[in-house]
Amino acid sequence: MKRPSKKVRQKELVELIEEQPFLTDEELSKKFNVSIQTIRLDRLELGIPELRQRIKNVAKNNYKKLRTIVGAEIIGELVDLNLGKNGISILETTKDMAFSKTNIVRGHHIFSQAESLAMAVIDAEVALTGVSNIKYLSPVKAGEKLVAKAELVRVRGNDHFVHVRITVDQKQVFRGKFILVVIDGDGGMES
Amino acid sequence: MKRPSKKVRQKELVELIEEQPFLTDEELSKKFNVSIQTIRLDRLELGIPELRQRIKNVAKNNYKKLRTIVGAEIIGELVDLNLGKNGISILETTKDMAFSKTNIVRGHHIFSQAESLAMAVIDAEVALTGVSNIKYLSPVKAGEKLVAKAELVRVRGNDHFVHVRITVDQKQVFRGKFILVVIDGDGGMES
DNA sequence: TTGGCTTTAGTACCTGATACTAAAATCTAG
DNA sequence: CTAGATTTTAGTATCAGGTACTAAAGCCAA
Repeated sequence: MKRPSKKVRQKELVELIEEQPFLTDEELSKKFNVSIQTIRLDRLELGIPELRQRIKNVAKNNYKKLRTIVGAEIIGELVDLNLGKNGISILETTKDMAFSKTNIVRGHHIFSQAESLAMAVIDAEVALTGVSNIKYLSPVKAGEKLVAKAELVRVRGNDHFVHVRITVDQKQVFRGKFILVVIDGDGGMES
Repeated sequence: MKRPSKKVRQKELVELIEEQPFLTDEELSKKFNVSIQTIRLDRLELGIPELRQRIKNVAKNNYKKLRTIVGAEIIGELVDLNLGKNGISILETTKDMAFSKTNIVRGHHIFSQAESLAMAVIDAEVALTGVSNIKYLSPVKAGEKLVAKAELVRVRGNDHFVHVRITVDQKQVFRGKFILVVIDGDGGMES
């Protein structure tokens, strides 16, 4: 194997570690057919942390990401909220959320932002979506910032009617009408 | 600090590491006010791996989980598919997906299963949800197994009408009507 | 050939462990 | 109270996967 230049090797090193962060210096040195010291020097120059640190980063980032994706009270970031009236949330879309071919964000991410915001607006401990009528008006590309605005328009008993509009750069991409049902622990009215 | 019995300590050790998997033996020994060796013996008895292994586990598990949650083609497991006709997927719900107070699964997880299955049924490279009309008929508790059945009922140009029903133990908990729009790369009809 | 960049080599040291031996401390039953 | 068992502490050797540092080659080009 002929060895390519330092620049080429370092570029490939960055990419390789990006893809497979669990490789030791020793394994890397074999892949590039250079000594361990060379790999260490490269990492030093490129600011790539050691294996254990990389593993720790993967662990912590994904841990955090998982919390905010599956466990979060609300999908996106809540930037304004008037309980019982309206609310605004912002979601930064990423490549992960999109079809790799077209880079178009999967619909359920948009829905999730809308529904969770709608729930946040309701002035009650726990709400549950009963019905929703939604329309995606225009595809969203990964990287675009979704701004969701929710408004409580009507309350009938335990049913709460919430409208949500999502825009990207002022352009509307989604609208949804949700009927949220508040679950009464007591089984009756309060106050 | 008075030291409790071995059994109590070991029980608490298991719980602590479950909650905070990033603690070294040394930190653990301080928390329990025993020597490092005691912690090591405890870990050995309890089959708890060392810190680095634990970190690696967290990294790998969450990495995998993230892929299957945010990056997955389909939410849940596809168990049957007749392209252009119908399909079935199964989603095992977990506590993560639910409100901690009530243990009721957040609606968007159910929606995501339905929508992604609906898309899978369409016989096209990329589909995009245009409209959907959905209803949650009954709350789903964490741990319940959701069985989704999707059926393509009509095609009109690029619009595909898909109905999805989700059941738990034969009982219907969700129904949704989706209009999926197939994106034409060519901009025209094919064949 | 000389200077400069790149690569290799080697040593000392670090952390967070394992594996093992031995002794001290504590508890418990007779 | 005391012997025996259990539990805990202590210490040493070893390991992986590094850091930090020094020194020496190897190579390329003017």
